[in-house]
Amino acid sequence: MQLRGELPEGPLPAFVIEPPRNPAHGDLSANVAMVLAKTAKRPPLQLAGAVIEGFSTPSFVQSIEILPPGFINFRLQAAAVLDVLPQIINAADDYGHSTANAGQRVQVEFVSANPTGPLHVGHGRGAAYGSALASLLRASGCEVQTEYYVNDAGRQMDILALSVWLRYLEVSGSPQTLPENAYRGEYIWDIARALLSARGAFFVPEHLPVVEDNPDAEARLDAIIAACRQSLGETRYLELHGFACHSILAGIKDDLAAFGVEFDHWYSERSLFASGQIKHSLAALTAGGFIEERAGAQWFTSKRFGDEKDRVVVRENGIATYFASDIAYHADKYARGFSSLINIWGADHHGYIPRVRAALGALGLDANRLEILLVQFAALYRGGERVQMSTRSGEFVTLRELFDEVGRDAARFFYILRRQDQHLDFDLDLAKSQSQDNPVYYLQYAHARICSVLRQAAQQDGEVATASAVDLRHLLTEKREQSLVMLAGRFPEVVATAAADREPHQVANYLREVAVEFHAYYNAHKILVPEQELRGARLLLCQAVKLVLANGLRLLGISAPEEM
RNA sequence: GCGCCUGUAGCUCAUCCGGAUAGAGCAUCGGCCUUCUAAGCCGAGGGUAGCAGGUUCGAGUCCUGCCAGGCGCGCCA
Repeated sequence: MQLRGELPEGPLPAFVIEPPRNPAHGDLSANVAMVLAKTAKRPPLQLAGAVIEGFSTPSFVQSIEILPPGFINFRLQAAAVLDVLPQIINAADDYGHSTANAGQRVQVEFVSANPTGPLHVGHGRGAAYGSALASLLRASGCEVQTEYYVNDAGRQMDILALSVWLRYLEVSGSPQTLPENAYRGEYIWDIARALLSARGAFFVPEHLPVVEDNPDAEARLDAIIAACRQSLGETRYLELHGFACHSILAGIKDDLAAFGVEFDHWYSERSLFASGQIKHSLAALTAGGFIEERAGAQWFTSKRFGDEKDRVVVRENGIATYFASDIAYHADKYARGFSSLINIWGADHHGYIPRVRAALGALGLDANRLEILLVQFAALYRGGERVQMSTRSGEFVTLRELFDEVGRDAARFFYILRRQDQHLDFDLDLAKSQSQDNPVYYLQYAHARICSVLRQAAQQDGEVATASAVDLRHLLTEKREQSLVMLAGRFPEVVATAAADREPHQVANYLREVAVEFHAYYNAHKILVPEQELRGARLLLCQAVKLVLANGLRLLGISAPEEM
């Protein structure tokens, strides 16, 4: 519809109501954009009579002003808006939480890196993003389980076992040449030494393997692995494999815990083999006529489900591919009864999506219940040059190195402040040298400042006025106060929207806005004024802002210090 | 070549999924601590939102083409 300087006759159609884009523009006026209901994704906000139900609390229109070419400014009656303050304070730690998604059981799978080396800064983004998203979903009323899928099977793990073994032989006094394409990181030495001190010479074989040279480095590596298995025997090899895997995994768990990322569940790929689930899934696909044998290998005919091409599930040598594991893994997820599944993958896995969805379709599972979110790569720069990160070569910067250097809060905020589907340039030198300028301190400082004021008020007054003890309507009349109230009142909506959009960065940006408004207010007006009523009202405002900051930061996995 | 993600201030990024004069931080310059934490505030400069069309009352946002970058296209994981 169009608006040409005057309101249309009759009842108004649906509007989208927006808080002031720039709070400085005008107290409690808000924008009404003339948009048809179908264009609004959020529940259409109705302008019914003079009552607007667009904000977290119903507000009353005080006056309406038509502004061509399609805007209306209207003033909201302050009293209704100011009701938000007691609501915030009474809700306390639950402010921002809702029960909108009650009954929803959501699983969020993220990080899920191969246990072939420590987590590096690239994984940090997925870790920070995934854990923040899980928190947001919980705040939105979902029952959330977080899961780490451990790729502890397959060739990469064999290469890891071999790498550890060769280093182990070296520290046992039998120097070996580590192939160029084996894992070369320093941490391999640590595991080798740990293995030596734990099991002595148990893994020194009777005869060292001899491997023919092969121009294909990867084929040669496979030959060395085969020789390693043979000279050790399967029992010893499996123990070696397990030791290497558990060492790496323990480090990953430690790093994640130190980064404030907790997983409810760790799911082993190897367990899929042990339980026969891979065979079972493949049998189901075969029974459905979705498996074809070509040149000795078994192919899943994913092309008929829209994938680019068919995919191998069992190789000519009889070994199941990673994809076969993934089919069984997803079938198991579905069987566990979640109402929706969220996978957070690195962007390099995007080509993988169609085949996974194809497999779900073939198994008769509803692919719409699976949501795959891609986290774009974080390109790392050091000394102005791009650092190529490779776990095999050992050239990478670990996640732990990052947060040991710049701090956990700063590192998490750095990751979360950006949209996850946006490329991210990570300048390590800048991150370190400017760690004092990290925007997270700006938020935390606002929180600490409020705490300081509240402490002094408690010292002087004994107790802070309760929500109902003061008449906010006549006391909080400053523009900045009303802007703050408006902002604080938006918190539940921001949390809900960020969760629905799967965009935790919206919360980070919102909190920054809150901090901006608070710092400006703090500098412009004294809070602990002599007038008792005004002082009480302003303290209530401070309490509310403090709650918003603390709750928001907690959702993002960032601490809210009481003093700095 | 095909597919996915992008292109916004010198740099790093927002812009609440189509609305008002596109905003922050860093960097540069100028102010503000005898008064609640100066890790802060106030102000200045800095923009053809890659380019060109299209849809719309209205486009950084949606569509098309071109240009540029990242990633992916294996009987690897």
